[in-house]
Amino acid sequence: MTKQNRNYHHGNLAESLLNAVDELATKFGIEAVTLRACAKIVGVSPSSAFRHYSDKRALLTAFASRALHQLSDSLQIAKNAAQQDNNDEYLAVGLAYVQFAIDKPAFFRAMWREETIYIADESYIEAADRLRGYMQAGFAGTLQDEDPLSLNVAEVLAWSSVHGLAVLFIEGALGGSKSRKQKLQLAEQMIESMILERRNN
Amino acid sequence: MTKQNRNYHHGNLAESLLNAVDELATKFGIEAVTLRACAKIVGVSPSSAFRHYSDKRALLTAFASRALHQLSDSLQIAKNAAQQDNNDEYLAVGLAYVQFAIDKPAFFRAMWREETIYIADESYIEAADRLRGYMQAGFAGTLQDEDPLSLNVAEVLAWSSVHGLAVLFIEGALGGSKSRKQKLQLAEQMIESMILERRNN
DNA sequence: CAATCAATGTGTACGCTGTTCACATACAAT
DNA sequence: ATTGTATGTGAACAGCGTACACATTGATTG
Repeated sequence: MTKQNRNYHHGNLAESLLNAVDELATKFGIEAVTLRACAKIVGVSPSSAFRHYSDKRALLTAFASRALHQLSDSLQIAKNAAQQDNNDEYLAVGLAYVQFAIDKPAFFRAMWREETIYIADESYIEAADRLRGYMQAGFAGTLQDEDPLSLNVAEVLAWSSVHGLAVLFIEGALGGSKSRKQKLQLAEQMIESMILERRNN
Repeated sequence: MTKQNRNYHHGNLAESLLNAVDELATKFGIEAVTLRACAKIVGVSPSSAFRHYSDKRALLTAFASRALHQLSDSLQIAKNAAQQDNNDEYLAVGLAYVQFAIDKPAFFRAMWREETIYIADESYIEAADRLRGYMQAGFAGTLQDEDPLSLNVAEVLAWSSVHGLAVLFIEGALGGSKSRKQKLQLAEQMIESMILERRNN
């Protein structure tokens, strides 16, 4: 946005590169993201990226953190809406999770790739912890946890099932012939069958 | 194995290349698999790979199919053992699923990657269908399906949760501090909580 | 205001990658 | 023996991530 055309010294390269990753990932998928292509989009030489990221991997890590926060934001919004409308929070959060994966598969893939990012990176861990929080916050009020960020069995089942469904959808293992709407309906049914269990037990 | 040292004409290049992928993926992860490195392992020129696979992507697709069959084999074995010992079949199959992912993460990652393989490939589809079959076969006897290969809600929940847990484990999102044993225990608890639900409803 | 310094971007170069294509070799069929 | 087809080779290409010496700038200091 605030583009400073002073030839040298871009002024906001670090974030602009992330935007470039965003653009390429959205258009062509995460695998197609290239340092040189990002630099070209930003209008800067390829080597300049190394002033802000030690590695391509570091750039992808930063992008993963950003994507994690975007997902967390979506979950937060869904949760708030559910509270206002007096709907089940976990259904809302779980659905938002699957929806994010379906609508932004490249982003979703970018978040979890032990082999291509630095999972020990501080801000990545922070972003992942925030998401973890939301995935159990959906259960807030029904389950109390001794240690926040340590998930109990019901929470593990909740997160795993929603995450697994998202992955199976976007990698084509499940629902290949289904429309977006049908996929979300299936997700809803699956989540509701879990909520039912929670109420019955 | 049956190595024919006639300099030219390797005799079994297609499969030998798959073995090379296997070796590299096991040692260094799927992302480190390189056509040239595979060729070097097999002792053949890089370009010869193209006589058997149109693409690197085609090679990875073949490898993914192979990995799917390996997983299916593991599930089959676990299921048979459970039948003999009169244990719950789904627990056994689900546990074997997670165990495979933990023990062979690179293989597990290789199976499901829409962006790097040809998911429309015939033998890949066949291998994926076989796996799909096993993931619902665990429920055989408790649930009857009209259309084989079309999963009902309970089956979707079953597969999704097990798959999701496997992914969250190997990508470091869950159980980062847990040992292999502890992870499998958590998997067992999660699966059992589902089985409980199935019995109660 | 001038001089200095750290931060940031450039250009060139390196080895590695996937892929192509003319060519070489071997096996199978005639 | 000859021919044809399948299979492996070698050289070449563009594109990749990355390193490094260098250029340019904005901020800091005297």
